Amino acid sequence: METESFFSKVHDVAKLIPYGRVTSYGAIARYLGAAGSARMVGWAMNASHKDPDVPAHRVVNRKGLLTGKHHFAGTNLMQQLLESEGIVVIDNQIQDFDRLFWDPMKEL
DNA sequence: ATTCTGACGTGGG
DNA sequence: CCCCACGCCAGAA
Repeated sequence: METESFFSKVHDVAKLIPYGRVTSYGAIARYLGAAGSARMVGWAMNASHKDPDVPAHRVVNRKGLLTGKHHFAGTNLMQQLLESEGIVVIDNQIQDFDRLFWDPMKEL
């Protein structure tokens, strides 16, 4: 709904990310029709702190790199959360990223 | 109103 | 695969 801000839309899609899966900012941006504005997605995730239901740790950049781990409370909190879901993360890089990748446009 | 920043993506080399 | 430069647009100061 257009009544909700861009943030709410991003949060909504993020909440739809299945357990043990990850997606990229660009994928969400494209799903929202904001292709190319992937930055806005990342910025929106920043506001996701107000919404604990938003699994921001499941959203990484297109390389599968935990670029936003620095924004989490701990230094490696993001990695721990992902590993907790069965995702293997080495040096901020998600292993088998292409296999774990979840595309909202494709899946929804 | 203007300016800057930002958890990115893409294209070219 | 890596590196560099540009675009993108919403929000905060």
